[in-house]
Amino acid sequence: MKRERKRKVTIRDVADLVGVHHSTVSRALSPDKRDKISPTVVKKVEKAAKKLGYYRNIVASSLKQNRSFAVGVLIPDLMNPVFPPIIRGIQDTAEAVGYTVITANTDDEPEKERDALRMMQGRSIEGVIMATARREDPIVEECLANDIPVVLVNRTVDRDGVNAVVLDENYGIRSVIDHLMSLKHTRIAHIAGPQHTSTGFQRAKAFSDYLSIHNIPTDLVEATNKFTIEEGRRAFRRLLARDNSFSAIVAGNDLIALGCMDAMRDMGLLVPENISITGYDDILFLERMSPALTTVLVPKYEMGCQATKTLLGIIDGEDKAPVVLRMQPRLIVRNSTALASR
Amino acid sequence: MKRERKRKVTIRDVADLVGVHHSTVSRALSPDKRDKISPTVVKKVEKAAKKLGYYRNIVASSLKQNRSFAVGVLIPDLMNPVFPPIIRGIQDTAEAVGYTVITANTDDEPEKERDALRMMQGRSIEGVIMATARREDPIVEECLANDIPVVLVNRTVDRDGVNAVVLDENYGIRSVIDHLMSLKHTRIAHIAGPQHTSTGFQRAKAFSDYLSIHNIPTDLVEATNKFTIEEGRRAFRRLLARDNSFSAIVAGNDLIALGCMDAMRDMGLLVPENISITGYDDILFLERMSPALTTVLVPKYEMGCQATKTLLGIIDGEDKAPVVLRMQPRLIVRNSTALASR
DNA sequence: CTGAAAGCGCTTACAG
DNA sequence: CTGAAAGCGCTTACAG
Repeated sequence: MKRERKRKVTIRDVADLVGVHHSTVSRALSPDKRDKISPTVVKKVEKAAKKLGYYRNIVASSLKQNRSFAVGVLIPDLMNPVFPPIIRGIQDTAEAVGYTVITANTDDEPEKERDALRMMQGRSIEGVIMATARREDPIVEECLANDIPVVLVNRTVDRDGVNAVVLDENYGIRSVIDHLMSLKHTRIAHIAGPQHTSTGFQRAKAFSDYLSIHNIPTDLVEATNKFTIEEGRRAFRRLLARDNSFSAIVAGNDLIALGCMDAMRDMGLLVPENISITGYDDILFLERMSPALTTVLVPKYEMGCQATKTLLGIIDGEDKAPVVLRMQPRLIVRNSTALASR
Repeated sequence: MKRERKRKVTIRDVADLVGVHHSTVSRALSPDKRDKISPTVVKKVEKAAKKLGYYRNIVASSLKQNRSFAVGVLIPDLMNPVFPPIIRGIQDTAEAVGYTVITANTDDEPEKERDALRMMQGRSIEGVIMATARREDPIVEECLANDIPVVLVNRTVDRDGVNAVVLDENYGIRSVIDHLMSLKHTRIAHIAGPQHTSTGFQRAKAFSDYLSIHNIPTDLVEATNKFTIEEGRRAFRRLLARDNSFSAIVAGNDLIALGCMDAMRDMGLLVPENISITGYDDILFLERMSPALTTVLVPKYEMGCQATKTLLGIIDGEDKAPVVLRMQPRLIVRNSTALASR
């Protein structure tokens, strides 16, 4: 037995009360059609609508207009602290112009990603913001093929022609390395993020490139499969099993750095006394940890805002060439980095 | 100039391809109507649907069925680390049965809350989960009056008759006080959360009640306006200006505790050497902070799951009496608490 | 400025 | 088991 829902008040109820045709009500209540209706009627309609507690049925409106005023957001996992600020930026920007956002967690599983996209398509979302892109991503291709406006955030794809709001990874990695070199580190290792993501890959590339410029060997790179604490811990172990001559580690992101630090603690290694380490992202609470992690601040909230602005621009038909916005990161020095001891 | 969207494939396209009426396609594609259609036709329809890349237009389907397979979630702020796990619990549970969740941040402003609810009603959500309840909450009343299924999570209202998934606050506070008393603390202060929230109020009440039982004075209570670090910091200052005889603080939640610790650090007070302190919630990364905060674990993810199950139950018409589920918290001792020194 | 009509893509009694 | 029709609540060309 289904619950009996109260019948909702419709445009017709309002029309009856005022004594006009319901199409007139529709127009009177639409901001950009209102001016075709006499002010008197508009006023009466508004009064009646308020009196009856009318609010537009967006579902019906969407069906007719073939637009939904909704956008979708694909992220790996809300519980990963990088994402809440990004999403909040997206929500604030979208809601300000009357759009609703629907988020889905994909756990970085292509299958879930595809399902989520289907669901969103079924809800007629007008566009998608993806924080889940792989460097070669069939889901992104699918959006493109189906003409669904898409903008990538944080991560991007290898191929051109896709809107994205990303970071200047070269700048981020260079500022980290400059910092470590200023502390006299010469054997620097990199625990990279997954190489199928642009962030994992580009940071690793920037790392090698920049060390090469300074004639520092770049053999100390170990990649993870995921941007997680656990993966960071494991990768550190692999690295150490291979070589123990390094005095500093550049981690692919903060979680990986935390994992490395856990492994070091277990092995009795001190940060920064024995080894300096840096993170990337600047997730919350880093400044309260011991030691507080030196990292690269990624403007997460702002990236969410920018991605949304870009998406809404596309939806509104500004079809200029695909935009890639490259945001500026900023080094934040805390106390997980210190003068090289060896 | 609006973008031209690709025409989507509809039930009619599928019907034409198979050579049946579109109502047959509708039935063949509906899990609980499928059995009224001959297996052969079902098979053909499925094949055609797959071939054309058909997916059901949930918007149209919702309009006709007057249900949307969507639920709304109201939270104060996604960036507050308590909420992501709750939401993830909600999303996982809802998505498992084909429901979509729409979240909105209210920043604890009644106006935003009301707007968000309107928006959700416009989208015909079938129910709402609210993490924003005040003890007397007009928005909750509005849902009830409008017959919108609602379940509260974490916080609840004073009046009876509302579904809620909350915590056994008495148990939580008592386990904290027992712990402090076992460490010989006798002058214990409480920095309470906002008293217009059930969590702020009930924890404060449990605090006073339990101390009274043990004949410990309960004069050291200071309430905040918000569950934030900044408010915690300020309240600690007020407390200290009034009295400095306490050796332990029970904070209304983790953020407030962190604020207190910030204030103490600024004043050169050591935790736990000078003052022991406890939090509440067990937000992420507490174990990595210095000192690691002793706290009460609130099963956030599970509360999200339970709230959703309850809501879906109501939606499906199990209209038994309103349920209030009281989850069990668990004390987690870390090193912000130690033997009383004075 | 306003009305009447058609239709968005589905679902579902009602027939047969 | 299947079809034909009506209708969910809107919006919008088309008339006037």
